[in-house]
Amino acid sequence: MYPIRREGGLAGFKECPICRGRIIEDMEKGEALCQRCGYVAFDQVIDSTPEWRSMDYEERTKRMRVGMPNTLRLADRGLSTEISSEGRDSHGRYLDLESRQSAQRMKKWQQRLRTSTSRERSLSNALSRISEAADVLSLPSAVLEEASHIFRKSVKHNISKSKSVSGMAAASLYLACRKSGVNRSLKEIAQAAGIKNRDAARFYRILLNGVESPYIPPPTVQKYISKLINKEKINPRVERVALELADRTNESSISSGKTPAGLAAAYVYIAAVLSSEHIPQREIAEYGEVTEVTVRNRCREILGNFVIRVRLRTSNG
DNA sequence: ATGGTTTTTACTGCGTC
DNA sequence: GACGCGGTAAAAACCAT
Repeated sequence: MYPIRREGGLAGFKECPICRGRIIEDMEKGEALCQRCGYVAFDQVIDSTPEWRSMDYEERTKRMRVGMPNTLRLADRGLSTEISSEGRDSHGRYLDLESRQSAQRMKKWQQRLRTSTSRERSLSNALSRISEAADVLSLPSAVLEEASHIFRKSVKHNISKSKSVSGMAAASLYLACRKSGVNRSLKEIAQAAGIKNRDAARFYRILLNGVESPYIPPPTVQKYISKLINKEKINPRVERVALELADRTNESSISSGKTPAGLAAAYVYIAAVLSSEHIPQREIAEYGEVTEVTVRNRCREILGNFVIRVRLRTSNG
């Protein structure tokens, strides 16, 4: 995966070159990533220089490295040699029976040695749980790396001691999402990790208390709108209108204490009506994971907040 | 634990296709 | 009649104290 050169700005990408999934633009972070596989199309706003043009020493050594990139996801950071179970040698030729059995034995022992101490074993267990949950939610790999990093830190600071592994794994993943601005609810992550909502919240608190944590602002309504739009094939025009509505509304007067999800659902609903797309409240509520009642209530408040002028265009102007 | 706020559940009535 | 929409009351969930 190489960064793609910018051609026509953000509008240039619609479809993921890897999995043909939908590319979501994230203006705030200045990048665009694939909804399905997390493929980052580019992050040109932050650094417009393509990687392979940066010829300083560090970059050069980075590109000259051999083997897999160093990753925090694996307990040994992916630095060790893997013995494959394909039964072929380095030239792709099939091995004879004896060599194959020997390779199998080596692989087995490698596995045992790698996770020899209980500490390492539990670490690798936790990291694989994080990985599994991230997989279910199809989170970008950057988030997975961040979550692994957070979990390692929690182990280092002794706050994961005698705590549920899946609980701390879920908490790490959630914190990673918050930090990277990926809008996933604690509920979703708890579900993916197979633990109770309540427990996930508890472990997240424990994690926050233990690890140094700058204030992480909650996701904006705009993020919820994008999330909702991306759940189903909705005309992008509707998203634009919804975002504009959100921007133009005096939000502080109606949003305090309300779930952003409900507000976002209402914006999308109104936007759809204004764009004559007419998505039923029932569907909007479903995508936004709120109730129709909540959508209605938010709609009432938004519409009461300001006047929407609609100019009907006629054939004679 | 408690009290205030918000969301959900469940139900009803209205208009339209 | 099925569907979408709007509303209400009460239960449940949530949150700060």
